[in-house]
Amino acid sequence: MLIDMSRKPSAIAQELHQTKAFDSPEDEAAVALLRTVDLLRADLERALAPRSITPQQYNVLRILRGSHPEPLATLQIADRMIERAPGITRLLDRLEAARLVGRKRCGEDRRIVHCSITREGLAVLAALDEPVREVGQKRVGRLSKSQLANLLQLLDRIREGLS
Amino acid sequence: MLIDMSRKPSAIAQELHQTKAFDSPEDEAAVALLRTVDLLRADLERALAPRSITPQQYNVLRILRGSHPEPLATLQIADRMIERAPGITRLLDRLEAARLVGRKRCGEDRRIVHCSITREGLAVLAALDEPVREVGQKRVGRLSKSQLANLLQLLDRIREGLS
DNA sequence: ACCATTTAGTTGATTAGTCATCTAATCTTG
DNA sequence: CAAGATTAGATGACTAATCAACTAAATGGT
Repeated sequence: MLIDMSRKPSAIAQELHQTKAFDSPEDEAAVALLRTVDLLRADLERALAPRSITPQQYNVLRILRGSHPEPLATLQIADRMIERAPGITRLLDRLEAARLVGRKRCGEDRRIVHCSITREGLAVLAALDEPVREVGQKRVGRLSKSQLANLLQLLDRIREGLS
Repeated sequence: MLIDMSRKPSAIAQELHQTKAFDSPEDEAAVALLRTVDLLRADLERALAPRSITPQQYNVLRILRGSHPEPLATLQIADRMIERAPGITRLLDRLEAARLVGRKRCGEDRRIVHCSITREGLAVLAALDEPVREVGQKRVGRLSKSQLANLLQLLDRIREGLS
């Protein structure tokens, strides 16, 4: 063997049992992002499972707790969600059926539906606060404050690529 | 007003129309990650839409192209996927129905099903290579080589938080 | 050689997500 | 103030994801 010109295989390539290197560092970063978030999401799902709450439902509840006691209109909730939610109506249907949110058509503008978190919803969130915090801690808590700031900056930059 | 102790609202907080600051930088980073990947995934979906291919189907095809002309067993494909895919069988069912992959039960070990990409599958991938590269370029291509290396390292660290 | 395990993958039932279309209320503008 | 445009949200039809239970083939110990 003469000189080994190949870089050592990256962590992500190993994790996915890849036999060949990535086409480009951009590819590799995109794959690493998708992969990392899938793991993060899986952790979150596990943390929420005891209460039979999905990440999207959890997101809605967090948003409503944030505005509580003020209600929010259906589409305002959709605007604030981390992941796009075209099915916001049915998402709220399920939360209402579980009595975690209440809905009431608005008096001034009767097209609008006001949504708010119920006492039960607040209780469910309270029970989930700690397990969810632990997920963040276990994963993202591995980074120092300056690394976190650095990561945030890089992600901002990626999102800037205007759609 | 005396002294303003508040930091300026972060990009991610603004994007989600948040009224109050994040509980912790860990929270903020996790939300930024989830959000960034949702946008990236949306871009990818748009790029794949003309061929009616989902990101997961695309991932399977890429994996099979990587091993081509060697076939892969069903569960080997699942192991290499970016996102967990408990529905790997039906995912392959759909790809087979679209004639993009072929399946054949293995002779030596009759439990195993060998999957391989078809000529048609290769053609579909070839047509998607450029649009997909553009997505990566538009988003992740905004970062310099050293920033990409930096990002990769931070993501590796997050994934290390062993499940 | 035989029976318990493990491995590979499939299937059925249920739930959730997606997209286009639809209704009702409000706004706008001549 | 009436007609068209816009906005808020709901609905129907369809597709996809999820979980547990299942079949069949191979393996491993006694």
